[in-house]
Amino acid sequence: MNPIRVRLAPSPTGSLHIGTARTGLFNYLFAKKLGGTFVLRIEDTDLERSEPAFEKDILEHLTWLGLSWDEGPYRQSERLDIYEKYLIQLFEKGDVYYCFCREEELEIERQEMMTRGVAPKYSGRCSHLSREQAEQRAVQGESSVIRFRMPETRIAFEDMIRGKVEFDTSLFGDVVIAKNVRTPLYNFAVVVDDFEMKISHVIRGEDHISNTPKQIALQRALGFTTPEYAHLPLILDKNRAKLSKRFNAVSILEYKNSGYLPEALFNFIALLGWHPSISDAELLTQEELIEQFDISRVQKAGAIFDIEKLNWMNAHYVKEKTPEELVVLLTPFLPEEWVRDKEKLVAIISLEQERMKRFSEFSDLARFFFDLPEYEAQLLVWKTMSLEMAEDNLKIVLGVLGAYNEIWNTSAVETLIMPLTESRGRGEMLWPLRVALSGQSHSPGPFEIAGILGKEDSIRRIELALQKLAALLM
RNA sequence: GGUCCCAUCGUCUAAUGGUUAGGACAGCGCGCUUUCAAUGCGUAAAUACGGGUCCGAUUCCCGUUGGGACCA
Repeated sequence: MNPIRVRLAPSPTGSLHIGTARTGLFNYLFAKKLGGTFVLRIEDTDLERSEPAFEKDILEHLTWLGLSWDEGPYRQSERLDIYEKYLIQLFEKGDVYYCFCREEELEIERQEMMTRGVAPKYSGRCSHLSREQAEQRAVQGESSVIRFRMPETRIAFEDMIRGKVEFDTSLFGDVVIAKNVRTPLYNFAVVVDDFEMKISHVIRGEDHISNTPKQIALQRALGFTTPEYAHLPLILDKNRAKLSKRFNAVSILEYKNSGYLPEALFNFIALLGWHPSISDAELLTQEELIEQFDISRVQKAGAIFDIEKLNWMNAHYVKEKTPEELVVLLTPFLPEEWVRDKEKLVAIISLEQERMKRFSEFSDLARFFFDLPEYEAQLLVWKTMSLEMAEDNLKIVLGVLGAYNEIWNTSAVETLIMPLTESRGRGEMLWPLRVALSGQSHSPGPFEIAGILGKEDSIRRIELALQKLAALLM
């Protein structure tokens, strides 16, 4: 049996797309599960749109996600001799020819065929030109492309996910496979590369399914073997359309920048269109996913990308981190001055850890520790209690805390305050204190906040609250 | 317009001829609780439609409808 070799073949025309990442993920799981080799190939023959910066981005984010490749990256732009060699072969066999038809003429034909209700395809007008004649015109600089004589037949293949898929290739017409001998186009370059790289299984997005019969026809003309195919369902947006840049976050970079963890993205994307057979568990490590992966269980229908579920999953992985790990991960998201007092930051993180779904939310959650927000005095009042009572309770708290001179921490504050709640009521005591310390209607508990703020800052905030109340009571 | 693909709760999915159609996210309710969060418990929610085949269809076949992709 041939060794298992799969590949991911992104074009460096943008930051790593979530769909590309998922295709990569399934290739990766497939290879790891079966002991195969995962090849990375950069399809950069489109010089107009390809940029080295995007290639760098793609490599970087594949690595960030944990999708390590075993071979490559190969670059199509560095393999032009190889394509040329096979193209010449095709010329010699008479399977390709130069076409000099102009874009405008082709467009008119297309329109005409469509109004007739026929599948638009090339008429084959240039296919009868003699090779010598055509080559001469091409050499003289007349603009041309290279077309492949598509056999008129039916081509079927067995898709690992969908089963038998069949196309009538006579509907395709003679497709353009290269702009010239040094500029191969997608379908041709892929066929050559997959063969040269001994790819055994082509796992790619469903959007390529109609390219497959064209590629098989090309493989036959070149005497290549045909690999196994699996066409993955697409990732859809809320409107069930292919995820588009205009309305959605589509690059892994954007998810990274909003503070998603790679393990959460990995887990989430793996389950988008696939489900293990052995249990309903959904929180799975990379090792478990590899262990349980089975490509024949991949869903046929497209899957909507549900950010809410990703949020839940990310929150789970955030909770699993230690505060020390989170300091490192959060640092890029924080103002510089917050990072100075690491001990304080660790304490804040361990408090806010369970409240954040993404790292980008953390600074809003934690800001009040550094800057007390503006708030209305009325916020200090719990439910129906009176202003006076809120004032009284805060004065008592202030007295107790002010007189305390031992070691200041969360449990010390709790020990001091909790007894007071028995006679004066929990809500009545704790709500005003918590608001005084946080300046917010929602926050962690008052003891935890006071523990982190320290005595001096806590006292100052309580005094400020009392001033607000006094102003209101006057 | 042509070709191809697809169709289970709002969403991701399980169940490949026999289940009260299961789980998860989101929603809602309750508990814990000063608030938020976390957490526990509970609740609502689906086999697109119509024909077959079969003792029996979510499951197999055909059609309809709907969605999507590709070619331009």
